[in-house]
Amino acid sequence: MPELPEVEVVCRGLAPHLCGRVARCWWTSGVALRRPLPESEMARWLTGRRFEGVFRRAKYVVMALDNGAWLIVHLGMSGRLGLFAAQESRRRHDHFCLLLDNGMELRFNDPRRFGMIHLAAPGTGEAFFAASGIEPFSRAFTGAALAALAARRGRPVKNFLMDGRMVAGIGNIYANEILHQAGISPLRPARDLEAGDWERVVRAGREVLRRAIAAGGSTIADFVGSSGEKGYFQLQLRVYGREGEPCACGGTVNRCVLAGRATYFCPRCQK
DNA sequence: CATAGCACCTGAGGGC
DNA sequence: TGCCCTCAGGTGCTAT
Repeated sequence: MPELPEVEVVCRGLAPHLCGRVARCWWTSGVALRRPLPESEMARWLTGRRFEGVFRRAKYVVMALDNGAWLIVHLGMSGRLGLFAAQESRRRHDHFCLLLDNGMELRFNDPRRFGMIHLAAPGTGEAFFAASGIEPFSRAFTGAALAALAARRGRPVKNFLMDGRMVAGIGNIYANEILHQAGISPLRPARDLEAGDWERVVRAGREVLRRAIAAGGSTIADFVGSSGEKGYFQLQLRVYGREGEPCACGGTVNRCVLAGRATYFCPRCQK
């Protein structure tokens, strides 16, 4: 479910309420997520520590503690992270609830259980992201950098953009939207794009992601921010989910499958 | 090494 | 109403 904009929205919603709070005890459903809950690391580095910052890295929510440890959460396809009054009853699919010093609980809810929770010991948080790709809002996200990464890769440019080891945070919705905005066919082999194409990918990438964040993310089925609020960027999607509908250029949105994922594009304005 | 395929889960929605 | 099928915003493992 959540790509870069949705995770960013969750982080921004969480930050003002979580920063300054102290972590007390936690509860877990006992049901396995993608990976087992790092209980011993949490007992050692989380209990009694104060949250100092919340930020996004790739598609992860990172919550930094005052001892330098990071509580790192991936929302998978269906994960939600939010703050609730501790006395409010827990809901179906709540898997991790962390009591805070103000009577609130940080709760992770995830029906499909593709999400995961990691606890990086002090000083090891950066290493956790060592293999992560270029952040779209970093200065390293340039046409030249993308061209260099794509040099020997013949797979479709859409698959390239969605590979987290190449570029961080771009998933299926935004890969489709970015390539449409850039006027580039998702089917083109990554290595065949020219310098100008990559420049357009960079510009379109930042633009689309920035607008999606501003709109609160995309709520196609069930995404909600940290306070349960929906996003509205789905109303601005130009191709995703619009098979057969007219493109602004006068063409028609086509659908195909790439790497097992639904791919939408306009053959008229995406070359 | 690069990449395609599949597995991991639940829930929603459509067709019958 | 219910059954069965397909599909969904991600990622990581396995096999070519």
